Amino acid sequence: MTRPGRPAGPASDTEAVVLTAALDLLLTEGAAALSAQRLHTATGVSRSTVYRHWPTPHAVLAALIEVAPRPAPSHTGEVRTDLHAEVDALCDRLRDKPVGGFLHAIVAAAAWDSAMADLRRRYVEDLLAPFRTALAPAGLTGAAREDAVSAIVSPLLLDALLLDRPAARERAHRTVDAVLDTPHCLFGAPRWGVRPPELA
Amino acid sequence: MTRPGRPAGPASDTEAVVLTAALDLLLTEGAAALSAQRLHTATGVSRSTVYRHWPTPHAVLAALIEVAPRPAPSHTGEVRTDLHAEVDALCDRLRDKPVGGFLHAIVAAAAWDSAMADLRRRYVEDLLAPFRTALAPAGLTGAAREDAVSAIVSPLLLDALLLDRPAARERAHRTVDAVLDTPHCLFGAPRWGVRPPELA
DNA sequence: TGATTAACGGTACATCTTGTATCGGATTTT
DNA sequence: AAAATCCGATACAAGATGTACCGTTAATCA
Repeated sequence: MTRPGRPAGPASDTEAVVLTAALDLLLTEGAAALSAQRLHTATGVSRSTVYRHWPTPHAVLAALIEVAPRPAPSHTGEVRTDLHAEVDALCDRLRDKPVGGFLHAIVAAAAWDSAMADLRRRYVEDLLAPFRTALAPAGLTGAAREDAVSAIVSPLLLDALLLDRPAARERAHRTVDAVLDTPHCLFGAPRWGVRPPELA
Repeated sequence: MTRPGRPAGPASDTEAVVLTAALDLLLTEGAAALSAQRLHTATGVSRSTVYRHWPTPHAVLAALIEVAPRPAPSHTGEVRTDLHAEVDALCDRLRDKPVGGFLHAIVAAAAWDSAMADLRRRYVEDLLAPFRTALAPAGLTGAAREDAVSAIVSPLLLDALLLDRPAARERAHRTVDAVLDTPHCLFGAPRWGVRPPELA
């Protein structure tokens, strides 16, 4: 059921024009550059139009994340191979792809804005999900699996987000192996004073 | 060697007045509220005066962090005890103290501001330092010690900063024990396909 | 074909913020 | 008493924000 008017077509690509400019602004000048005024001067699209589409800079950021392509994990089913591949993929994305810029912007925007906080939660979940699914065949469930994901991923995020250095690939690969070879070291082990079981 | 004029004394407490209001604003409304205008309306201190002290909102944030008390780690020398105490202290600080607000604000401000990036680096280093010193008697050095610190701390920061949930104490305590009891599981182990040495 | 409807551009306006400059008063040290 | 310093107040230019209104254009439907 279509209604009359001027729907989005090849002649009305203003949304795409503005969003591509917005992505460029976000990655070069930060989320503070996503104002209607800034987008207007950057694209030539009328300020009124920008306001109609996205009343606030946060709405622009949300639209950017909405539109952003999500890489489809191509898992082989072999746990170790898939996890190492995911580590490499995440390190790459954290370095040069928009992911790093998105993360900074979302963290900043979500700190005191509940709607953006929801967006952040979903975005981070999308980052963690491939690791969860890759870990599924390993027999880890529930909290143990969450801990494994966190152990692998969180040091990478700490590097990228707080220490501003390239994510430490090698360490993450070692963590993957530790999780798979000796899960008792980190997960489900008794508190302390008890030695882990001998390896076969 | 003092010079004439009106030095900072008990009669000129405007700096303290503004900074305490700024801390309140930061924790309730975020770093965006640290503008001269906002501090003026919040405290009654003249806008000119605010500008004279801190020309930019980032300068206010830097002053807040500068003034913030740094908890002195009271280490016993017993590695396990000290690390568990540090984990508890960090979890507490991440939850209700200004640390969480500071972290969010610094991450946001540092994303596209090199001066704030330096400040962030120092702030994060201050967060990690107690763990490094606590680990010193354990014989871990260099990269292995850095990895250990990261393994313990980064999941907590991920919880607080990206997942917006209370830091997982229990998991961090287990990680501490794993680092101390079976360091070969995570650090210094060969890549993969090689089983860690049997435990005595 | 002709009316309807949606999207866009342009303008205008009131309000707020930013950054800077300047002046005078108050207080303390020299 | 004089000099130095801090503070408050005001003014000003420039820009941003948010909203409202109107005219134009183009696609759709009767």
